[in-house]
Amino acid sequence: MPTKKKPQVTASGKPAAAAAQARRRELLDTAAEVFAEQGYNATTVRKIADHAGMLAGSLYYHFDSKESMLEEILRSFLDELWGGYDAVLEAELDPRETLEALVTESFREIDRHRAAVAIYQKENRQLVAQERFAFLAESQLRFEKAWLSTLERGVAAGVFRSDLDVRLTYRFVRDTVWVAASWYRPGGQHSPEEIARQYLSMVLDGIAVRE
Amino acid sequence: MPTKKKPQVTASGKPAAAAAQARRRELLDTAAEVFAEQGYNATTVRKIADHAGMLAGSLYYHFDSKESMLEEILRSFLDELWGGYDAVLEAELDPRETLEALVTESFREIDRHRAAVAIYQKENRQLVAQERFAFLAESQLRFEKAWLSTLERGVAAGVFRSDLDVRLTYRFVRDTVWVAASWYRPGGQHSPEEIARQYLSMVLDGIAVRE
DNA sequence: TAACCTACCAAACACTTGTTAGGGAAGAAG
DNA sequence: CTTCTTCCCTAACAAGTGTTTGGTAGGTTA
Repeated sequence: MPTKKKPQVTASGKPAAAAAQARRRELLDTAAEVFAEQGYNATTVRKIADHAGMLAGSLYYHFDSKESMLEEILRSFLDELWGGYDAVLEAELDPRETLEALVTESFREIDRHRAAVAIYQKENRQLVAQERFAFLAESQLRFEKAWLSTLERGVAAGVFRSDLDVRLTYRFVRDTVWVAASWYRPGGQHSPEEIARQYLSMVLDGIAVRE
Repeated sequence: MPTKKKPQVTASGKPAAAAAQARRRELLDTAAEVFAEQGYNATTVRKIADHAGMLAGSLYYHFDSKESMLEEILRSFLDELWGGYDAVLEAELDPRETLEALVTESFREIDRHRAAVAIYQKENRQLVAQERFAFLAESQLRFEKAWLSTLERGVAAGVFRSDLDVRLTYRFVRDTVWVAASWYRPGGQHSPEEIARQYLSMVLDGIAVRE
């Protein structure tokens, strides 16, 4: 077994380690862009290296493998996502406010981690089967629990319709939110909050004119 | 240039050619399943051959290349899809009925071509860039036109809300419908028509209870 | 100055990929 | 029976894959 290649902290202080960490993040960001655009399997380490202005082998100074890059990209995305979600859930808002907050938070995450979300959407299916990416299944379960319970609370409280299949509704809502990562571009004409507002208006009140 | 490998019609009649065509369709169906499950790039011709009970090289008796298999899968799907769509559009229903018919037809197509739809969803982005798959871009354009004009007609007629961004609404509706291919399984507890009904109910009237 | 560390390059490795060429078994056609 | 056609197998090819090894310019430390 080779020893860890992680840069050590120099005896004189932390700046060296911080710079190394920043470089890692920089490389992961470019890797995420290429993964999102071309797909994980279709992306070669040589392409990543090209985009980063270096040679393929040099990436292995910073990372153990192509797969570990993917893992780190998804892990750091999910970490931040759950930071936002947990804050919403712990606020114990009423069902409708919770739904609105979750949707808004989701679009904010898409804004911040567009590439990671796109990768997650595309590769999730095949990755969860691998032991290494078991954390994806975990996250998926917590995710489902959070959304389903919110919808069910709403139905019980009489603020959401009771004649709709909750599970079906959950799937539609979930998909519509996350699939936005495939067309959303930061800096476009709609802010994440504006997209969330319009989306919520459609899902909550429908697109038909009331008579 | 190699000559076409397509089985010729024997002198005695058409049954031989029909059988060959049936075999092609059979192989394309298994290929589509594997493509949908593992992704096109991650699928090797050896895996396809495995699922078909033959060796990799043998596939090349029936098809020119891996890519031509993908093309034929997508082409035959889109052909049937547009058969259904055109019938709806030519019926010249009012906006709301058109929307309902398009959605229902879409879920029926997902029921019939689940694998092809999943492949389309995943690979469309990367494929349209290739000249060979230019027909995907064409289809995409017609698709957008059909949906957008329906929504706009509805807004003009006063049956759809005018305060929503039509383009944004189109994207939400489009994505939610097609992404269903990733979780839909034929023979489940919901028929395509039932899924369409619930989906339309949500999109048209919203999930919030009216006061 | 000497020793060391960081971040990269150059070149190769074993392996997998899509694809091809030649052959052969089994049935149909004559 | 002979000949042809259909459909698959065996075996290999060249290109591309992720990864490893050894080296080295340039800055930092002592």
